[in-house]
Amino acid sequence: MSRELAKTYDPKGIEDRLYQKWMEKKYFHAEVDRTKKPFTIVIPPPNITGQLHMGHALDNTMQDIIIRFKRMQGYNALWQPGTDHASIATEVKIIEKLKEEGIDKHDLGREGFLERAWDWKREYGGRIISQLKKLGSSCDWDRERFTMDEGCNKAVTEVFCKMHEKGWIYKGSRIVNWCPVCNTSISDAEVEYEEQAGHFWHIKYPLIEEDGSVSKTEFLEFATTRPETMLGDTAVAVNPEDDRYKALIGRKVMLPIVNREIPIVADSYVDMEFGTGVVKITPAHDPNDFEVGKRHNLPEINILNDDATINENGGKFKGMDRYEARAAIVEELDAMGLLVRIEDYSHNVGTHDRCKTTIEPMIKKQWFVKMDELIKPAAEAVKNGEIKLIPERMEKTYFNWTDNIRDWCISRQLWWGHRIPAYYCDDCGETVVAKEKPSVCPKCGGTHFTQDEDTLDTWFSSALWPFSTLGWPEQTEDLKYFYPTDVLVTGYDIIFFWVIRMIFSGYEQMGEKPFKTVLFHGLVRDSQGRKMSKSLGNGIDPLEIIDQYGADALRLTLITGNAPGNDMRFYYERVEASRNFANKVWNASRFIMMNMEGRTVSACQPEQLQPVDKWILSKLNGLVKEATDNMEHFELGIAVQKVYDFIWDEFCDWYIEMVKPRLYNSDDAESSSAALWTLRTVLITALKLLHPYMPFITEEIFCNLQDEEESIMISAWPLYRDEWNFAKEEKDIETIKEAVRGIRNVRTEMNVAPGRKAKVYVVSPKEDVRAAFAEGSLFFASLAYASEVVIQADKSGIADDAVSVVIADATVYIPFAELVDIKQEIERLEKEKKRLTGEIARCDGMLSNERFISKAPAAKIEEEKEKLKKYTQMMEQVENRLQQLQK
RNA sequence: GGGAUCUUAGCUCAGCUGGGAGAGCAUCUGCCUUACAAGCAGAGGGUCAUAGGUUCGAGCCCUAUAGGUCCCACCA
Repeated sequence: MSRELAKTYDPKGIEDRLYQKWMEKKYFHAEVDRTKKPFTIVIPPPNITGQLHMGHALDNTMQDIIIRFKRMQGYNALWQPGTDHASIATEVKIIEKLKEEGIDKHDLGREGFLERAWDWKREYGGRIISQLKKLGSSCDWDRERFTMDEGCNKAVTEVFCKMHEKGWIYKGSRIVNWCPVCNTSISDAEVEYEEQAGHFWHIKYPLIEEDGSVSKTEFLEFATTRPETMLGDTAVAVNPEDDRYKALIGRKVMLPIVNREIPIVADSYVDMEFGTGVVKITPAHDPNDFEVGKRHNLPEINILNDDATINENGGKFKGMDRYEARAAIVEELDAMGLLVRIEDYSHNVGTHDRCKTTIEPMIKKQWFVKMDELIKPAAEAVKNGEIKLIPERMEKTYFNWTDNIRDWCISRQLWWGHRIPAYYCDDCGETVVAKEKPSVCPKCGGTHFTQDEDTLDTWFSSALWPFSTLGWPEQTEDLKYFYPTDVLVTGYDIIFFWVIRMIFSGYEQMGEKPFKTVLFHGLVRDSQGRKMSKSLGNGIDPLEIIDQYGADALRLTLITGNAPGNDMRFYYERVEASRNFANKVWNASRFIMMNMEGRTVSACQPEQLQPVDKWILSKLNGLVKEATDNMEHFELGIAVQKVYDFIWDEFCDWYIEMVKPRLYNSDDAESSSAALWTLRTVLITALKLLHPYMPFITEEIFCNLQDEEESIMISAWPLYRDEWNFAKEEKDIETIKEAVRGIRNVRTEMNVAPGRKAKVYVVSPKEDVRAAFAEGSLFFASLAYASEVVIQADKSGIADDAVSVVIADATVYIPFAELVDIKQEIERLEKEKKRLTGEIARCDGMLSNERFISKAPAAKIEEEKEKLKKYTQMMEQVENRLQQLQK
């Protein structure tokens, strides 16, 4: 074991070596063990197309912290990893790649395409996994799964068949969102609305006279943002209450260009206040119109091909792109005198979240999941607290979704994904949903079947992830033991896509929640608060940060100063601060190891400890409690902040400094060995608390510091210990610290060179205070730049013009004869007097308020009384000094 | 249109059930003190968005207003 440690911490080399060790030792691996309590997290499976970005880094750091914490607490901790096939994202990528080779996906055919897709998966699918390892993720890699592996496929088929049998999966003709570029339907959740500048075309259709002729004078005027859809108009609607048009209801208008007579129908959907109060109805290309059409039995005329060109129903516009047709139709209407005017209009346009293409509502035969019953237990679970969302406000978003849920369109016209297990009889067209291709048609006895061409929405399989990864539909031991999982960590942006769907799937398939708690985090933004995105080029690569500063620094940066569910900004300065902290820990450890060199650190009995040792142990004890409590409540940012503050402020800036004189002075072997034992004990405990956050550096130090245990990550989480609770020593040392701070303050104010030592008198009428200073005089002297410390009960023998520092239980005098400027000293004391006057007034005010006395809790009153006593005492001292100086 | 959330030091943010305003960075001053200059010691800097209310007591709870961000719905 080398004690020759570098002056600055360099994570390079160390991280990979330690991760290798953890893997070899199989620390991440979890097996069913009935003697231990399980704690399970399933990873939100990253897309196989993905590269690690800051969002992943945050998400996985949080999970790793929790799982490491629980592992150290003695739970049988399983972090179940895996990847998602990401049907559409992957398919788009592969198509792009094929395009570069000059290949169209249809040239390859379905089989050929899928072969290429699997090749692609084999080549790139593991990339993100190796990146997660760089971060330090302690996933059980032996259990790595994939949403399209054999087991997950089985789970998907099982669920589909079961739900179909139950009638909760059905095929129907409905308006769906169609992406003409990806050539597939997409779910409502995948539609992103985008504000676009467009136009409002005001158009009029001529009325049909009673005699059947087309009126030259009477028209119905309305406005539309999509004039080309008129080719599919099958009615014009007005509100039944609208006096302007009541008389016209039931009559017809002539649809120009197409020359189709269409009825004027009355429907309350029409808003009388908006525009002219007239709406053209295109049931085949608008979701609202579709509903109106259903209510009035209107024909549905589809005018578009799948690529959004006009089809044969568009007459002479056939073959034109939708936007070409729009221009041509507007021109023609204008020529006919039916275009009233064009208005600029900004409106929201639905686009496909993947490719940003404007989606086109179309009527398609698609598969749907019926949601009304399925959603009930999912909504109930959050309502009654069976599943807890953190932060709580996410429940509102959650209920917003559950309350307004619509049937889920699950079929996609893609190849990469789970093919729908529906088979059509070649002879009679009968649909058979089954796990395997049927051999005989139940209806006609035919023996030839064709499987449905479509695949399932990628979220269909990820909805099953918490149990499919544990073996479902088999009733495995893993499933019985590790399910339900404990906590799900994810971004609030996929509450609907994923979280809700896992919850209702868990209840429906397992009869049990998939997890107890959902811990949400926000987005990692750039330093200007913008989303990191490829198009902006403002993304910061976590791997570069790891390379430059180390994984520990990155992890700490992502966790500190952030509350659950809140977005955060990423600053290099913050990474530097984290790196600096790592270095601080490194150097404190280096200091301790240097002092341990050549000595054996033997266990210490309480009576061998000095008050400072007890003080730091007691502080440490409090930290253990606070850090643990906060982690139990998933307040990771608060917990690590407390550990950080303890290590840097209390341990490094105070304790180590306090203990130095004892270490350097080897005369008192017992004292220095107690100090060394305390240093080592506190450090090891603090490292354990820090380990979940900064796994690498803590492991490296831990292994250098001791020989008994082979890894910090499987060591026991620190517990609060009653025998380390030293209230008196805590108070005494705080008093000494206060004195030190006061002295330093005065010296800086007076510009006393640090090298200049001075005699320091501590005057206190209280015997226990004098005793505390006496016991701590060695370190007090060094921290207070004292050449000599004199402790006495009164100020006899102290020069009148000595500088004085008044603290709660004592006054410190420093006779700086030639340095003191009496005027300045009086000013300083006057300032202190003013401060104390304010404090006393505040306490006094509270305590003389009768309503405060009668209503405030007794403890609070007592606290204020104590303060008043303390400040009054200090005031007395300050006034004494002032009197003395002003003589 | 509905909802959420934010407004705290120059910047970025913490502040858990209401009980004397915090951190990091930045700024200023002094220190290469034998773990660490990626450091040490000190300092300055805030009517906690505004206006009311509840309370003995409000950054925190309630109401309204202003501004920012986000989600959902989407009127053709």
